[in-house]
Amino acid sequence: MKEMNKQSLKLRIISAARDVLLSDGYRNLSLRKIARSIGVSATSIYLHFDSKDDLVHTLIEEAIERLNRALEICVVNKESPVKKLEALAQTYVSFALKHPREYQVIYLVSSDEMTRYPKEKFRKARKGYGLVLEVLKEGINSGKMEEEKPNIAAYTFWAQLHGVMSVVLSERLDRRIDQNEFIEEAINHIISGYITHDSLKMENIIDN
Amino acid sequence: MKEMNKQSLKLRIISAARDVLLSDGYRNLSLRKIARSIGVSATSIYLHFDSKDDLVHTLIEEAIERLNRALEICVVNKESPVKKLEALAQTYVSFALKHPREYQVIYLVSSDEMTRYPKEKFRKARKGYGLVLEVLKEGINSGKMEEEKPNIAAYTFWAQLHGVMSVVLSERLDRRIDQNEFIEEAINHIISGYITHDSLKMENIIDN
DNA sequence: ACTTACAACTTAACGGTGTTAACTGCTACC
DNA sequence: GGTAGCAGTTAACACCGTTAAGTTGTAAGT
Repeated sequence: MKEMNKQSLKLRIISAARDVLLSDGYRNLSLRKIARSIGVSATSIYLHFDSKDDLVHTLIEEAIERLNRALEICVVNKESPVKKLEALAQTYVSFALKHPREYQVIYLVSSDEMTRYPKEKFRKARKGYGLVLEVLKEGINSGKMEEEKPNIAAYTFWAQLHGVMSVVLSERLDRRIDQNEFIEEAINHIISGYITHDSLKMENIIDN
Repeated sequence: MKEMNKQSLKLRIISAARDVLLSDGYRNLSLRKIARSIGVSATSIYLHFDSKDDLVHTLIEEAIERLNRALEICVVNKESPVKKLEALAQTYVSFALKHPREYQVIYLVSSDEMTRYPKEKFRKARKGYGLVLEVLKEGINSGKMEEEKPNIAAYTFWAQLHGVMSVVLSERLDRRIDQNEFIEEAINHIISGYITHDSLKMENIIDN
């Protein structure tokens, strides 16, 4: 045997952990299962991570990075800040729908009482926030949006989107309400909370 | 001893479970700990609940009822639908801040992959939704709000509020951003997503 | 070449978890 | 008085995260 896996054990652990997470869900994510899946002992994980929480934090960091990457890409080639804001919302929603378990792990820290998400990883997490902030500033300059405190508004935009997807993914929506319709409606409301009424009308006239 | 506790064991279990939840958090909520705190064996819990999830669902139901009660009270004696909507948002936020663990347990089903929240309990959970819906309809009739689909809008309102509190409680907010300012700003954005631009201005003129 | 040192990894064990099965004691009815 | 059944128990299972101690292989030092 002796597969001589060149890939460092740390990377193999992270990869295996993500596999288990995606296939079995966070609740059934155990160190023993991760270790078994790559043929090492569970305690080997402690050679590279301080704790299970530490490993999960790495998973969270990874998920955030993937989400951020998608967000970064989506704004390029959009002509107006309003279109950019819409693209950000759409991309965020799509990511959550396409990778629900990966998305949900990002916000795990809250409902579980996990070890606080370390602040050095926090920094990376804020990149998506910076993206929203840029778009908002752009919108303010062009008169399409009006914000007294754009740096706070960028966070609220974020938070509102999360709430919508959280409700969808936890299947708390009334069965009589169509999921896609709900999401679309919610995005409209959120966006319209950031756009001046006039420019919203303008945008619609141009569109149709 | 034989304390002859008249209170049914089921109620004592629920009460003890809530105590443990509030003091130790969801993550450290174990059946053995609950049982120990009221001097019975852990397996006794299974005489009244199908599983730990079943017990937690009961806790969720309780928390939702308490939140709903607060929401019901807050809208009375508010003259305008806008004021009512603001009151709902404020009350929701206050509840989450005052009872963070109780609040977070409500949305536990999502991030943890818990047994699906049973639909008969779901019905009660929708009472708060009904409250928002009423206010929205009232606002539409009086011309202060405009919604094509109020029954969906009621959900989106809800979802956005949850997102905001979720971000606050998971301590994902930049330390440089003031928490209360963030919440206030977020509520303003959410509300303004439901109110006609004109009536928002009117409201402000009257206020100040 | 032989020892030493260290890194990478393992096994064994601790105290905890949810859950099931089998057992006990009590109380109410015939 | 016997018995059915309820309310609770103990014992056990298979799992969990985590720690301590042990093993193995390899590279360096002399």
